[in-house]
Amino acid sequence: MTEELQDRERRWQERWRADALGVAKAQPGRPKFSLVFAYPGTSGFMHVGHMRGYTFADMIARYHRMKGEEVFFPAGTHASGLPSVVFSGKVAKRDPDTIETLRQWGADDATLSTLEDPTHAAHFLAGTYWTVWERFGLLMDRTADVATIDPDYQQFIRWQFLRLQKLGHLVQKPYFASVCPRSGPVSVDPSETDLDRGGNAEIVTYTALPFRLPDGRFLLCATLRPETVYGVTNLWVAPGSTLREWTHGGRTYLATEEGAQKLLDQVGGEKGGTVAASSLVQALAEAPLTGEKVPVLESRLVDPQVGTGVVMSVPAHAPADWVALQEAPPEVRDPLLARAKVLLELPEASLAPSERELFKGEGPPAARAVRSIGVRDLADTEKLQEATERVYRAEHAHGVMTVLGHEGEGVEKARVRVAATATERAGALEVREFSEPVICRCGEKIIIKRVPDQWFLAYGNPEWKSRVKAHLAHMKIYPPEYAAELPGILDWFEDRPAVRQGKWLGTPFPLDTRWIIEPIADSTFYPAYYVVRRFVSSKRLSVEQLTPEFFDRVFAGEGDGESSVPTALMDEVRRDFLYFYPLDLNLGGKEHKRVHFPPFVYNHVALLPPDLRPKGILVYWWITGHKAKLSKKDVKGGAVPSVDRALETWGADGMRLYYAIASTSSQDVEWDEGTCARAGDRAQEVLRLLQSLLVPGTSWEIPPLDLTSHADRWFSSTMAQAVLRVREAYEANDLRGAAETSFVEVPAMLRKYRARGGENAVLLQAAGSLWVRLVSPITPHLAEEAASGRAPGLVTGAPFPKGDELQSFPEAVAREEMIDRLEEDIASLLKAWKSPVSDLRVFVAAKWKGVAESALRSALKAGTAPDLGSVMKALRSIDALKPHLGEVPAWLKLYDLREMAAAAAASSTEPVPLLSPGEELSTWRASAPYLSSKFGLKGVDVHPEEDAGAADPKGRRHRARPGRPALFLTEGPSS
RNA sequence: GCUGGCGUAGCAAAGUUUGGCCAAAUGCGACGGACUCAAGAUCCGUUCUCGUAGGAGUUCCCAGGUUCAAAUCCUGGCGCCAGCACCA
Repeated sequence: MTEELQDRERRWQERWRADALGVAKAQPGRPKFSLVFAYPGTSGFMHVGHMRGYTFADMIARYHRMKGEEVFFPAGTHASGLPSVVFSGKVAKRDPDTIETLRQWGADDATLSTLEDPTHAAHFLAGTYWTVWERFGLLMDRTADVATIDPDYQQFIRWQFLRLQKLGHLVQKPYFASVCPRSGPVSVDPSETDLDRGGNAEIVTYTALPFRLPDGRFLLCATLRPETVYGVTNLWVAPGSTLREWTHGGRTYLATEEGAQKLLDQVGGEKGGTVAASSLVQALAEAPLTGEKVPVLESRLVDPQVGTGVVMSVPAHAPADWVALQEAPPEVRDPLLARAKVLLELPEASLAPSERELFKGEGPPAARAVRSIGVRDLADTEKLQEATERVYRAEHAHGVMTVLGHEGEGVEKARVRVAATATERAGALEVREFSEPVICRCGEKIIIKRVPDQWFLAYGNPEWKSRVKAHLAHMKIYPPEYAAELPGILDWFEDRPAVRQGKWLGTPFPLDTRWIIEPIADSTFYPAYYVVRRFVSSKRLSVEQLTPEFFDRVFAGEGDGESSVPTALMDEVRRDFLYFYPLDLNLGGKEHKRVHFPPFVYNHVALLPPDLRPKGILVYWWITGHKAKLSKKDVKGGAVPSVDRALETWGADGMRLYYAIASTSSQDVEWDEGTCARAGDRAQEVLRLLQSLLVPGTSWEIPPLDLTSHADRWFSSTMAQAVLRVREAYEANDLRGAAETSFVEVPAMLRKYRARGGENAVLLQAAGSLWVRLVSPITPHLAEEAASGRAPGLVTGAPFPKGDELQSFPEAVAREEMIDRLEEDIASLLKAWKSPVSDLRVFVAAKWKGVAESALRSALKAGTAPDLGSVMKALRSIDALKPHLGEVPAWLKLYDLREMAAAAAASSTEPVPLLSPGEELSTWRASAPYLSSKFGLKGVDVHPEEDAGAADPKGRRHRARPGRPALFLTEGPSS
């Protein structure tokens, strides 16, 4: 698209800013609407996918603004945590991609060097976000803009945590954190901002079982299946490996070097001397719980890195142990195999067919699986892996224990019980490990470390949780599927670490400043802070004045407040807060369903009384690349356009319409340039149409119109309905519905009106006045452009139509439906008719049929079952029908009585009002020219059924029903 | 694995909560036509199959079931997507 389009959009954006339309003012007595979107983290540059949710928020805000509400729509940026640190690191390394994009944003060398500082980088990125938002036409209150690393925001967070502590929502307990030995705590997640690889790793918990050696030391075996301790035949160590002593709680244990290190990190204790694993071979170790003595053997099966590097062998249930034993010499193997105990049953009925196949044959489960999968030896790792996983899964899901003391118990339950018993009686320990290696960006291997005094937000606290659940019932949550899902999410919600130690941005924890508040925890109650921030940015409050006492007074209405702030000012801030709160809507992407939204509600519930708690949440889904989340690579690779190119090509309005119309907000939409281009074209078409409707002097007030023609009355009615539908859609945050009605249906109605010969200039102008306001929330620039110079003031500030501006004429709607039905009938006939058709004769139902149909309807309504006998009886009793009783049975066959009865019972609304035969006749006569031109007929003539003079060789006229005339086609060359 | 979501015509997407006016809206694409020097612009029409009378047949992932009636409710299966913990 052209430069002109961009200039035009920019011009309107400047105009809105100049008029401060986005800046909210507390106006007691006037309804308000406060909304936020989950502020973006300052991690990089925005792409077209991000903008979907933000424009949704803007569309909703604009609708409410036009409804006459005082809209508070602030935004900030989330700079806490590692993203900005990583970003500035890329700048420091002069990462080519990053530098290139920064150059496009106009960064010179001097700016680049300042961006090596994470704080500067965060603010710089925030600036680019605002630029993009404004270029997309978002109308927000920038006077409230704040970054989470700003000193005033940090004052606010300090207060929040002191308050949470006072309310008893913070607890201290041990925690196992993922830590890089060099860089400090890191987050292990697939986005891998901190990591080189291993982002998908999960933490698995092993039970470490101590086996007593004759010398009093313990060999520590790590296992994921502690319940199989009852079937241990031997222990495995890696050939040639070295074991390290580790002492803890007065005992000396042996594990590999890596294993001992894990124990040190996670449990404590001390490391001691080394022992060659080979020196233990053939030693007998005493198993915990059972007291059985089992030999230590070497096998290449063991990886010294995994677990404790010592493995217990359960050949009956572990395919790897079974295979490993086969490799041992017969004199070692056979006695051990003889001791391999089967510990559980797999009831045939509970197994899936594939599992039955797996366990076919004889012998212990592990042996069967090895056989049916065809594992050759320990080197056959792929198949061995498969066998292990499948046995593990099947036994976990279906296994029933047969071991003494656990008979009949499910494996899942037995596992937990055995582990607990072993811990209690035999001193078993827990060892945590990643399911795959996790490597830090700095190259170090990430470890799991016990933090003994971690602070948590007590989200698992049942009392707090139940208050949150109770509040959810008062919220409007979109889409409803998420509302249904939320209670389940809360059930699963546990205490969350609230602070961390690391080199990232954030607020020092007020109770212990060695800690920094964790990034999710510092972004839960922030919508409240936007209110205060406006006073800070206008310099009416200083950072030093934002003391806990100040916030207690402003947010909780408690205490005298901060002594350095004038009471009147504090009252003003408090008044603003009470005006703009509660928050009406919080929008966020689907990734927030389990991350941001639950803590958001938790914190509001903790800090505010019921009437100030949030009223709504809207979750939106993403724009995706090829079935995957959009990434920077997609933008780089050209699979998705950059923000600049998108705006150049389709304009802000084109993009906004695309976002709204491409799919429901609660569904991912795969990026498709074609769809986007069509949205842009459609926007242009709507602009053209609007410009043709709106003439100078158009008013927002629609004067009463004198509408007499059918087309006018129909168009007026249908336009009024469209307004109502759009309103309803916006009220339900159904942006797609609103877009569809206002951008697809309304133009279609307009086309139809014009095709019907509609040309009432006053009506068209009124329709334009309404329509331009309907489209304004979605495509605001276009709306302004269309109304510019033709209507008073900005559309953005104009009142949103209510739906009562245009008069509705039910009979005109009914008549139009009647015509549509006739068109369908004619089309259907013509379709089946192969030879040329010249004329159409229309027979309007005889007068008595109208009487009869009314009677029929009421007869069906009164009785439930369509009983032909009683219907006839009712009809017979009507005087007007007496002369036609002979024709009644044939007429009655035209109706599907059963269907009519069901329809009448189901709908409370009156059936379409019947027109009198005279009215019907005139309707058809008036439509005749339209119909003949539409279907290319030479002539269309209309007769009453009673008109004996009209030729009707096939006797079609009897088919006529009120509102649905009989048709007779004449063969002949068409015109 | 656990939790949640989804599966509708060539494609996208309504409809499913509250079974029946559902051969299934709407948009795109395709095809035909009109207008044009020409169109990627606009307008009209067709787009599951059959039909010389306004209708019939077969469809809404698959297989069963409930019902007078199922895209819609129930059971089972298959397939796809997301989240799974400190990452906003």
